[in-house]
Amino acid sequence: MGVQRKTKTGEQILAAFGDSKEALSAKMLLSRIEQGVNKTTVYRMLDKLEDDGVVHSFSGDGNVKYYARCHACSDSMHLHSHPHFQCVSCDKVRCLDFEVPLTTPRNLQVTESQILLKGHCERCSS
Amino acid sequence: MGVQRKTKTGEQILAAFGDSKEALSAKMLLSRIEQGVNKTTVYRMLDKLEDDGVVHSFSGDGNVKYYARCHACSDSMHLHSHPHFQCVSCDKVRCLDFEVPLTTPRNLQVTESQILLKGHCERCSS
DNA sequence: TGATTAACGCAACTTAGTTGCATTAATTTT
DNA sequence: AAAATTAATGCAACTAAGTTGCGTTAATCA
Repeated sequence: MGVQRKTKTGEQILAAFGDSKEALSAKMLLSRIEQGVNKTTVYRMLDKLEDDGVVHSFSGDGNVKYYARCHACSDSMHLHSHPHFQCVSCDKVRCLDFEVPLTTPRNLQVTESQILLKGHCERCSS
Repeated sequence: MGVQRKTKTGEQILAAFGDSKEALSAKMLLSRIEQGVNKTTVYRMLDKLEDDGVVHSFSGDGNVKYYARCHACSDSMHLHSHPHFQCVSCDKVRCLDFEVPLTTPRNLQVTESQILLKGHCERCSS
């Protein structure tokens, strides 16, 4: 089940994302939230927000889960989905705002896709 | 540095992969290897094999790292790379043998890409 | 205002992966 | 073939991400 009550934690998490395309790990979120919120609470809230389709998640480098606000995610169809970019230098992760057309094999029922690009972002490219 | 000596562990790991496109986690590998090999040894050998370009790795569901034999991976250019498929029902993971043409933004220096598709495999599709 | 229960905090736990160090064994040297 | 070198190993202890159980707090509803 998703979020059912308006709480401080929920507001603070959404505030941390703002309306940027940046993706954040639970750890990053915890450090950005001013008032001490327990990590369990953050994890649980993120689960609920994901259930509600407010955020989406994917696995980044080092097997860490990243979350980002959904902007144009259609809940039903995640196949034609946007890629994510992780800078191997500054470690920032963000959503890229174009879609990758994926042709999937007929014998497979694909319901979800994750595309992660790694490299150097504009700032970290020498 | 990569593998420098011919050892039992190395042989057993490569034997576990065979020449299939299946991807295996360290845990799966450990359970497939007959003679007890320490998990540390397996992790270290996988690192070396990856250094050598013999296997490649990616992050699967549940933030678990999966490894698969490289067949047609060109070491220099991983941009046009093959997707991986993970069945959410039987949890098997494998390499798909087609390439996804990725157009990457000019302002980013992309050096690596990971594409993970999730869904039901041919066996698990009802 | 009181009752209900979603959301929370805490502590303890699980699991993937890593590190340090002493030991073993593959390879090279003599 | 024996000795020397050092890559590879095993073990124990550790780190870090994420989870679970349970008692408490606080948002919402009657």
